[in-house]
Amino acid sequence: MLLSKSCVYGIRAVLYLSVNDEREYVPIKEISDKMGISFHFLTKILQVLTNAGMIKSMKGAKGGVGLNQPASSISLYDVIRELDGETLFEECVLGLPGCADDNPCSMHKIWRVTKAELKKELEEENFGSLAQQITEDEIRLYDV
Amino acid sequence: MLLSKSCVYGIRAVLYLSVNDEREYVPIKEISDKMGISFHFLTKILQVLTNAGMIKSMKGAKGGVGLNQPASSISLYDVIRELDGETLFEECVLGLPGCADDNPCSMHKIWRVTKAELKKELEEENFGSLAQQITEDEIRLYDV
DNA sequence: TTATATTAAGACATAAGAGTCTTTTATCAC
DNA sequence: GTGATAAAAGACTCTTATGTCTTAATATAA
Ligand code: FES
Ligand code: FES
Repeated sequence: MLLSKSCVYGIRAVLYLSVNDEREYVPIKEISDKMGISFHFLTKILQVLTNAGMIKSMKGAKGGVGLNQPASSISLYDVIRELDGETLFEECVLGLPGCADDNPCSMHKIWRVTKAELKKELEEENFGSLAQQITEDEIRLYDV
Repeated sequence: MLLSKSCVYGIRAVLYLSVNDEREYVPIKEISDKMGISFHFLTKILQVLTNAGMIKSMKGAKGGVGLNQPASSISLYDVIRELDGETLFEECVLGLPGCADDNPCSMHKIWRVTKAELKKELEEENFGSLAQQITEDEIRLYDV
């Protein structure tokens, strides 16, 4: 697996919030219902993003969660870093200590290029652009 | 994590066998000791590769495991496919059902290119070449 | 102020991955 | 044949990821 389930759910939830950016707060229950994700599990995941300042939350009626920054300023990499950390992009893929061009393992040559490209694209792709593509039906957000 | 621990250990063990290709059988204990991997765990992993025909094994004194094909004919992708399957390269990275260019998710555009390149390189990199680089001290096999 | 809606927090449960241990089976050396 | 060596097989444990449930805290609305 490239990404953990938590991370995937987190990305999809932030996508949902980006698409619904005109609403200040969206109940987590609404997101979990539409996505078919466990409500309590998603709640815990979104708490991490709330603590990171990426999204904001409010309790009570009319409460929920919402983006705390412009969707266009949040990258896919931002969410991945919060939920899965950066080990995918920093540690040796064969589990050897340290990963550097002058201390390579058998997969280093392949993975160093791939991961650098992947990281760059994840950093450049923002949720504003993705939300627009979802709204315009160019990409999907749900299982349909 | 890109690869499971089983997969990483499997790759490293096949690397060891490739470097020691002149020996018909190498005891698993020797590999696990040198690599600092649990002997019984590695045994189970190598059984998968044995059943797949990639390596051969023999019980008893002078027994062990050894490559069942020329090292140059085994690719990194071969080992990954046996131990981790192909879900990394086939399934939607956001967990949506199906993954196709005409049915993309928000990460499809980024990941489809990355994964295709990665897969190609993993298929092209063979253990003969890697063993030679290890022998020539260009890449490392152990934690040192 | 009371009822309702909603997140926060944390205990608890389940499943899968990772790792250990024991017993069985096969091969070699003597 | 007997004893030593080593893989095969499978039961078992430990850890982590995933998922569920309950209670508390807080905000709104009537
Ligand atoms: S040293 Fe292994 S991935 Fe860089
Ligand atoms: S549809 Fe999600 S990765 Fe292709």
